[in-house]
Amino acid sequence: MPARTTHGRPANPAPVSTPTKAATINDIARLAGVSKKTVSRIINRSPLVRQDTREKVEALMREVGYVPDPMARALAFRRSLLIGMVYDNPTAQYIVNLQYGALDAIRDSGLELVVHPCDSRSPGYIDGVRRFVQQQKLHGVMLIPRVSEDQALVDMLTEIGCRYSRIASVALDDASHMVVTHDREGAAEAADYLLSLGHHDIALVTGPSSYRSTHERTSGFVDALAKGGVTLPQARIVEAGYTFESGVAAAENLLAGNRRPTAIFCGNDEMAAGVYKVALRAGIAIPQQLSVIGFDDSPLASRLWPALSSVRLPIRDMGRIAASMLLQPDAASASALAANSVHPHLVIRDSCHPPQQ
Amino acid sequence: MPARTTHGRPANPAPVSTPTKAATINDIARLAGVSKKTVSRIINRSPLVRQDTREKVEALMREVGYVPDPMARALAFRRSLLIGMVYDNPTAQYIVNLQYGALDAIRDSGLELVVHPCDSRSPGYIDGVRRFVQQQKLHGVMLIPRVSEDQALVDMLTEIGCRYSRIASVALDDASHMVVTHDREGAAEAADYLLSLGHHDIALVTGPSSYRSTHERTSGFVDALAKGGVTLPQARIVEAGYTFESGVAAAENLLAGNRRPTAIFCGNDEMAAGVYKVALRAGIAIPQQLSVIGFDDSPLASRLWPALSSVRLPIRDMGRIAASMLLQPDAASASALAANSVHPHLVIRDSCHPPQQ
DNA sequence: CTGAAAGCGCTTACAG
DNA sequence: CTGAAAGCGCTTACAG
Repeated sequence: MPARTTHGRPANPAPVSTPTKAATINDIARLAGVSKKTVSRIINRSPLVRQDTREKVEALMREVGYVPDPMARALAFRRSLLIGMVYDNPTAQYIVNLQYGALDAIRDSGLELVVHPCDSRSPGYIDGVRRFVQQQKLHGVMLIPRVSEDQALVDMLTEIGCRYSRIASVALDDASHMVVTHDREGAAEAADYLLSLGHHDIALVTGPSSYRSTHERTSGFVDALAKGGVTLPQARIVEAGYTFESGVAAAENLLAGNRRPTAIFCGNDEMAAGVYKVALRAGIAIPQQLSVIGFDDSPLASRLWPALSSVRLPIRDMGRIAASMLLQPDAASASALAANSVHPHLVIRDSCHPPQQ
Repeated sequence: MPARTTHGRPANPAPVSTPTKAATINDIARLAGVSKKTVSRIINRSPLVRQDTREKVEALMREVGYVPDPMARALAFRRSLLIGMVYDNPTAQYIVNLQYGALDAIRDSGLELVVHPCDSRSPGYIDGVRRFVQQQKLHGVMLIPRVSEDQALVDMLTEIGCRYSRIASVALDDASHMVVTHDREGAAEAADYLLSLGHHDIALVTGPSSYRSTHERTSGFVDALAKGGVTLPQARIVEAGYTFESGVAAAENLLAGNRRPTAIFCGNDEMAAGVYKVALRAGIAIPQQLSVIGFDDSPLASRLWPALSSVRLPIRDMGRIAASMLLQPDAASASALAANSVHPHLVIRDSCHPPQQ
């Protein structure tokens, strides 16, 4: 009970959580009868400590409730114990789930998560990230689509020696930096499902062509359809912006004429909600007269009526993996490619039906 | 150009962003010909510096691109430059908007935002927050509903001397700690709107009674209705859980019998989406046969069809204010009550109609 | 396997 | 208004 002795407090029994000054590495070293360097070695899990010394000191640290000061460590390490999450404005649920996943990974590691949203269309955004990383001397950064697809950003991080992990629909980098989500597999599954229901006249509402995920989802869908013997004409592919409003516009286009498709696959759920709006407003029954599939399996999907079938990505897992790659300096090498892959799958609800005869 | 001289680099012109070692307070002091304490005073905006000294040093800092090291400051201050956001799992959009607001407030302040979701139902959660605050020596914490309503949590923070700000529907604390959202005003506005459309047989789906916001929204609605001459019978008030599923259950209850209400006000949009599902499934037309109003004005509101009228809270502003209260040590006192208030308002869309004759 | 010295880049008393 | 000394709580070389 060093803290109490220090304070010279009398018999008066201390409450459980005395707001007494926290123990330092010096207290532990003195009490354990070792040098502070030895304590430091134990904190940092160095193998160069005798087993019994280690156990004795660890027991003491537990007893005293000692936790090393992150600021002091950061100053001495010349690097903070902070992980940055850098992202450009995808949907809220996506961001929050990634945050949960990242926190799963760093729990009890002594690291904390600092959020850094940014606007990748603004000219100074890469400099903004650079300042963030350098001033905070970040331990590492997680890059979320779409910034994860920006090679200029990654080049900057490499130049300043900042470790990073990237979440993207396809491998853009060394396996040691990537969490690959294989979006094309999910899109293919959606295509196969529509084919199995008997659809032939199918349409596709894509995200913006500047997103890598758009390309993956589109080609995954088109290729799977082709394999099933259905060719998608250009007029059935409409580029939109991953937003609700752009989904409305795309649907107005696709559902206007006499010969409308019997099924529409959308690059995300937001746009699918836009398709719902146009269809319901026009009195087109989902799923009887029109089948719809989304991508993301956001909360929105199950809240729409009828509930939207959608391709789900394990977002929290993606966040956990991306953060954990920043913890282990090198572990991510041999088995990396497999371990850092994640796979989408179609969640079937009530928005698809065989086409009417 | 001290960095270049230090490196003794020859004529070779340095690129704009030489990855040379960053300047320290010692470099600035030496180059400016003052003591490091004077530089420190300038960093910390002390008035005890002569104007011309200040200007000279500031110009130099700008020229060299000097930024004080947050870790070193934190260690010397015995307090980090981190603000924690503590919350218990409300909706993703709410969290993300609060994060944006908080970042608006701390931009260029040298502070960073660290997220800390927690589970207020788990027994050790207060200890978890305590460890987070103490280990990181946080500059302050923002408390979001529902944890902001937990007096035991606030007592712990007071005990360990951690500054905090609370976002809540009603003043639970000194004005210097509060961002008050006045939820009852928004609920009253919803009631007045329904009355103005001619509704008499109205129902209410509330959140869990353990939430303060539930009480505020409920009594705000009920009181405004009473003022308009409409008394809400107990059978027309159904307690649910702020979730989609609980909204479905509440709506099944309310819409089952012959004499169903002509309008339903829901404590949040999630539950309103549940009401939509039940009504649409049962062939009850919204808004012709049933008017619905939500609360939160989440993205979901405009994505439903017909678009849901909902009470909007300026969430990003709330985040900004809550964070800025942690910056100014004392400023929040006199004019505090007014400045730290925020007011909801009803966003009218397509989900309400006069009742059928 | 262990330790004494110096240092990370700031700020807090304490003097002037 | 300004400064020299000591210290925040750790880690990195460097020795043994």
